[in-house]
Amino acid sequence: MVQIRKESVPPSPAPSAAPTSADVARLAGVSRATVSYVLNNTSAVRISEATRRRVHDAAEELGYVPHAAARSLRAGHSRMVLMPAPNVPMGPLYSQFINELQWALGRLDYTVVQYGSIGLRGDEAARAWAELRPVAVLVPGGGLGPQGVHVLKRSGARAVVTLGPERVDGAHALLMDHHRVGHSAGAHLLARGRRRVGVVVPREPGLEFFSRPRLEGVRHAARDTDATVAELPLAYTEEDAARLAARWRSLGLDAVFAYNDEYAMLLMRALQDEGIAVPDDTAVVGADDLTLGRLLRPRLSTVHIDLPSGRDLAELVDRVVRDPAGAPEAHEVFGARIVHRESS
Amino acid sequence: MVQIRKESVPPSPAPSAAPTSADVARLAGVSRATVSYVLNNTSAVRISEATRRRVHDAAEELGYVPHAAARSLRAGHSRMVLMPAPNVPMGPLYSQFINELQWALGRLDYTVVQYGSIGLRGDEAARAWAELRPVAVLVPGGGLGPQGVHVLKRSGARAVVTLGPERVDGAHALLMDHHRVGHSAGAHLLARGRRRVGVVVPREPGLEFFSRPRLEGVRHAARDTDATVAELPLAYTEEDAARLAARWRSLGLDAVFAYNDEYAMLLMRALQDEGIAVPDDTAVVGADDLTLGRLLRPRLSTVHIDLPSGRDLAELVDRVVRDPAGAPEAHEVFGARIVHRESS
DNA sequence: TTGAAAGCGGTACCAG
DNA sequence: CTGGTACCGCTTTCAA
Repeated sequence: MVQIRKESVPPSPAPSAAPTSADVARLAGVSRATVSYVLNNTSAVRISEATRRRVHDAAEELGYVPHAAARSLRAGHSRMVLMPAPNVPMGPLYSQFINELQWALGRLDYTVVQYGSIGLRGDEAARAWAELRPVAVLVPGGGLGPQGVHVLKRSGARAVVTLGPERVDGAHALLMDHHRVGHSAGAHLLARGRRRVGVVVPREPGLEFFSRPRLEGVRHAARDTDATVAELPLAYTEEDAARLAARWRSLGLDAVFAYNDEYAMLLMRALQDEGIAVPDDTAVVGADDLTLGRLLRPRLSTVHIDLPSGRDLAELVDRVVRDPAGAPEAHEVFGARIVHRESS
Repeated sequence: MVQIRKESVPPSPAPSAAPTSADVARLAGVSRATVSYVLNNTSAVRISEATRRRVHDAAEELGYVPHAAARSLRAGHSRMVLMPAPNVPMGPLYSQFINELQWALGRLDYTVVQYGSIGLRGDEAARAWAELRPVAVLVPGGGLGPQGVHVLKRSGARAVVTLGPERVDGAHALLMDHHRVGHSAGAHLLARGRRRVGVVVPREPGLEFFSRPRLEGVRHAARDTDATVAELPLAYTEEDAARLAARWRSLGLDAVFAYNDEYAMLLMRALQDEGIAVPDDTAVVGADDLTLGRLLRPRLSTVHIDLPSGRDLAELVDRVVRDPAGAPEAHEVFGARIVHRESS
């Protein structure tokens, strides 16, 4: 069968669609291959300086932008690192961490993409992520199961790293030990003689993966002592805090671990407005060591979490991508320690 | 030329690469076309129930996940809405807005992707985004020029929407009138009899697009009055705030607009520690109307910004995507109004 | 030094 | 109702 191929009879240039490398080739009077060589600085092939210029000029003139999908389809891989976008407002601590990480991965020539998967949960989300064929997936918080990890690996992800409270089969896990966060706070309060400890649990959905283990950590610290631990649901609104403060005396608590610094601030203010002295009547401890904790009076005691630096995490990702079998399922645990100020 | 085509002699299945639709077809004993029809529920074609099941089962068994790049390459378009990921920690106000927007766009069947472009600026970034061939691009903050808009449109973006202080040629602009934010604060302070107004300008890079117009807004409010306006660079650290507070009396200011509520809190605390009374000696006004402002004593006066709701913005994007010529360069301006509490 | 062509994984037209 | 196949834009041998 004789067939007229596009290479032999190029069609006339499309009116105003996105210019392709073929358009550049036509304008420069060379072949598509040459265009590719020039624009990618392919070292395995030598192109005359004159041709290079013609190609560059043509690309410039047309405003040529390569098509990432076509490129990675052909290449069989991409340099995309995918992270699910958090579906719950994360504090400044986390935001800054993400920025650092993006910067560090950018330096290693990866492209970081935060994918908004809202409404999908667990393995549904994993399938959606897999469609993009990322070279690595970085999942903060819980919610990804071994199934999901499998789907991602099968679809070409060379590194799947979770950053959360629990390890997941098949993934590299960076354990943020929220249990330990709670434990540090609990142990601190007990050591200072408190015996009836409240633990704030945010009512906002999506935070359970952090708040549950924090609560359990406090419970664990109180085990085998005469101390008691009470769970205190609290929404992040002034009204709910005021409601809780209003019945505070009836609760008979002498200390509270407030989930994090923001909830701690909210609750501490409500307690003070209710005439409850901090720390004399009730000790308050937060977590995350935000700047705002130092701005309160009394200054807020908090649990400082040693997050991995963005650079370190970027290097881990890179290492795993380059040699996925290298250190399978290595997991590091990041520390948490109490920072004692004035509120406890 | 006689040629053995892949269709006639399928190779044996790859060992453990990602399964393709061809693999599914082989296992189900049908053609790739049929697989495509079944998995996409193509209505223009009727497939027997038996075949459907075979295809679905095969896909399930292999853990088949379609390849987004291949699909959109063929289709010539995608449903990806791209937003640059902020390279500076944004407050909870913005985070929540993003979440709402993602949710709303998700409901309209778009895929939202936050692209981490750090180190690239202006039109460089636009080129990087264009490589992904998004159907729409949503750019908060300034930094995108008409050049960039052109590149994006040329590469197939049907909607380019900016959300920032100034309008950009060729893009739909949602103007957040930071000038007006500053103006509200300034007018309020002057109305309350203040005459020497300081304006905090964050030292942190990346915030100029917001802080500049806010400063100008205050200046504008003071024009044609006997009031003076002083620019106060401030880093978001306790130390820098303390330094500024230490020389406060020498500045002779009786009011300050602190850029936003977080900087306001930082500065107010430093002033109080220095023995400067708020609002008696110095009035303080923030912006963004964060919850934390109500938790301070005195309660923080602030400028409330009326952000568009995520649903509204999603609908705008959708409308423009469906009819790019519909309402070219429409731009809405979102309001800002003072919320007077106790600090001013 | 440059060009022709194969093919990455899907989709959709056209035949049968 | 199902199969064959051209093609989206790009990279990369292989030949000339």
